[in-house]
Amino acid sequence: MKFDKNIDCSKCEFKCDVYRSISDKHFDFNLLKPVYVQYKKHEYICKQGSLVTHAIYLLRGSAKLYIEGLNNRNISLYILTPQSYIGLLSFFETPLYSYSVKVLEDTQVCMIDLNFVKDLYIKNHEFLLNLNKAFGKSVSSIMGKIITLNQKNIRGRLADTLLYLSSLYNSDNFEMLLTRKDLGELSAISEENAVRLLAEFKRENIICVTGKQISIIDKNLLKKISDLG
Amino acid sequence: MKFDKNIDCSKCEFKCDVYRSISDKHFDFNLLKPVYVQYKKHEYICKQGSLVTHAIYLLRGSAKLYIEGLNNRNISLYILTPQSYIGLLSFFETPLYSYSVKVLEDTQVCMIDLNFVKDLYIKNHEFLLNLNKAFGKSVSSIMGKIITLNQKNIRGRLADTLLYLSSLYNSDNFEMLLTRKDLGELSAISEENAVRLLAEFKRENIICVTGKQISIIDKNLLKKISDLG
DNA sequence: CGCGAGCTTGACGTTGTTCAACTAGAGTGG
DNA sequence: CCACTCTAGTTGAACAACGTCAAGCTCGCG
Repeated sequence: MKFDKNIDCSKCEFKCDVYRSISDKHFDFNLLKPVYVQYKKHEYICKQGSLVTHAIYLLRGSAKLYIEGLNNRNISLYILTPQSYIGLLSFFETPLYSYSVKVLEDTQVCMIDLNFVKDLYIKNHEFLLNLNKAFGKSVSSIMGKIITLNQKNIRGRLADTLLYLSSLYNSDNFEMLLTRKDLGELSAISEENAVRLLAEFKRENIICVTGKQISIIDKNLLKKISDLG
Repeated sequence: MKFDKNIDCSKCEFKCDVYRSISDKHFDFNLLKPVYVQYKKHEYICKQGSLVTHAIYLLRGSAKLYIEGLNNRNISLYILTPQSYIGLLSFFETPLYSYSVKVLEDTQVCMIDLNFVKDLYIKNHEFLLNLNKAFGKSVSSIMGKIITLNQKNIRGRLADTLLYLSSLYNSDNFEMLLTRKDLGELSAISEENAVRLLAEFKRENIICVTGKQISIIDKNLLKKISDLG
C-alpha cells in the first residue's frame, strides 16, 4: 500500500463525478484532499465490519467485492473495474462496511474524505443522483444473485459466472485473474466443484480451458445451462 | 383493491417524509396527487418485473417483500410494516421492480407519482438523504441474508427467522401472519422442513407452537443455533 | 533441489428437497 | 345439516446434490 497526497485534480486523467461536480458548480477545490493509494494483489481495500471513512473510487486495476461468511467461506458478489465507487453500498447511514474488497491485480484508488462527499451531495443533487443510480444497479444485480445462489444447481451457477466474466471482459475469450477458489466464491460453490465443472464443460465442448485462459465455445448452450439451473 | 383519490395531506395522520418535505420548504401541494389504495390479503402491491411508476408508502397492515425465483420458489427478504417505503430499492434508475410485495394483512398504502418524487429530491436533498438512509439499511440487511441463506443449515436459518420475527413483533410471544410456506420462504427452506423444524424446536423445548402462535422459550439457545449455523 | 500454492480427482457422507399420503379445519352449496 | 372441496399442516421415505476429506499432481520460485 502506497500513498500519494499531492494530487492535483485538474491533472488527473480520470474526471470522476466528484471532480465534475465541483468544477460544474464552481465549488472550492481546496477542501477536497484526495489521496491516491496503490494496493498490491491480495491486499484489502476495505474490510467487512470496519468503519467507512472515505469514498473510494477505483482508478486502475481490479478487485473482488465479497461477503465474508462462516468458517472462512466467502461469497463474491462481483468484480470491480475502473471506474467505480467502492464504498457505494455503505455510503449512507451504514457506518460499517457490510462486505470486503480485495485486490485482484495491482490497483490504484482515489480516496476522498466521506465528510467532504456528504457535504457535496447536500450542495449538488445531481451528484447524489449519480450515486443513487449506481446504487440501484448494484441492488438489482444482487437480487438476481440471491436467487442464483440459492436455487440454481452448481452447473447453472458456474455457467452464470462464466457468462458474467465474458460480459465483464467483453469477450468470449479471456484470461481470468481468478484462482479456482475465487471462481468458486463467485459462484458460491466449493473450489473442488469449480474445478470439476470446468473440466466437465470442457469435455462437453462448451468451453476451452487452459489454465486461467477461458474460451467460450458454445455460448447458447452455456446460457441454456444457466437458465435451466 | 380500492382507490381513494381525494386525499388531503393536511388531514392525514401519517406525516410522511414527502409531506414534511413539502411543508418545510413551502413547496406546492397542488402538484402532489396522492392516492390511498386498500389491498386485501394475498394481493400484489407490486410485482417483480413490472414498471416502477409510483413511490409507495405503507400506512397500515403488513406485507412480505420477496424475490420470485425458479419453479415458483420464492425467497422472502423481509416483512414490511408501517411506515416504510415500498418501491425503495427500485427508485433510482431501475425502471423495473426487482422483487414483489404481497399483502399479509389488509393493507393501506399511499401512492405518489414517481415523477413528483424525483422532482422533490432534486429540490430537497434532505428528503433524498432520508431515502438513502433507509436504502442503506436495507442493503446491509440483505448482505447478511445472503450469507445466512447460503451457508447456514436449515436449523440455523429457521432460528434466524424466528429471532427476526420476535424483533419485528417486539415480543417473544407473537402470532405470525405467515403460513408455514411463508415461513419457509423467509428462511429459504421448503415448507415441509419448516414444519418439521418447528416440531423439532418444540420437542426440544426451545419454542412453544400452537398454530400460528409462537412463544420463544429459550432465546439464548435459539441464538446459539442461529450462530452455529 | 525442495517447498508451497494452486490445481485435480475420487470416494464418502450429510443435508435438504421432493414426492406421496394423510389429517384437520374452513367455506360452500344442495 | 351433511357431503364436498380446498387450503394448510404434517409425516415418512427415497433420492440427488454438494461439500468435505484425502491424496496426489504440477509448476514456479527461492
